[in-house]
Amino acid sequence: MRYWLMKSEPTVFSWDDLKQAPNQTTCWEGVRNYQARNFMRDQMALGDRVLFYHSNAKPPAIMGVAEVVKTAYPDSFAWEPHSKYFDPKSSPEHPIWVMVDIRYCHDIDPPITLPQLRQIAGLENMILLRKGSRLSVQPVTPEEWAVIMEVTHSQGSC
DNA sequence: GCCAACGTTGGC
DNA sequence: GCCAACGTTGGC
Repeated sequence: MRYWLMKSEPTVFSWDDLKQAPNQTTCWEGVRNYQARNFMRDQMALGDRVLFYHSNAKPPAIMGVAEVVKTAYPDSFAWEPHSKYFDPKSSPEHPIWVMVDIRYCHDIDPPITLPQLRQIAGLENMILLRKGSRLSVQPVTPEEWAVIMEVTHSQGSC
């Protein structure tokens, strides 16, 4: 099992939105970066754990844990002309972008804010914390995951 | 609102 | 293939 971090702007899709979604599950459409896509397409497996991160939030924070319940499949939003994720280069015959489905697992309560993350020993090399890092889907090492789970005392089964 | 960092586009 | 211009991300 691998570990990931996925960013979402809460004004677009929030942690609460996930909790209130049918089956507490959502498709993760709209990834339009090749590196992020390749992680989803090539490496994400059923049961992988995901840190759900609020970007462009006050404060930015890790809100909870989700799990991958469906592996990569074509992102059909890319060929919806009225979607903000429309990409004319993609088509049903030749999809470019993929999405996965994730399901709510448990809260991280309280959320771990970005300033707090920067102070936690063992997370110095987290991709999220690197200067200029913008990857919206990124791997988290088992060691980083363990540190974060240690810091939050929230637990829950998926 | 600002702006640094990054990714993409397109002319050459 | 180079690289300048541009658009986006996302913290502050």
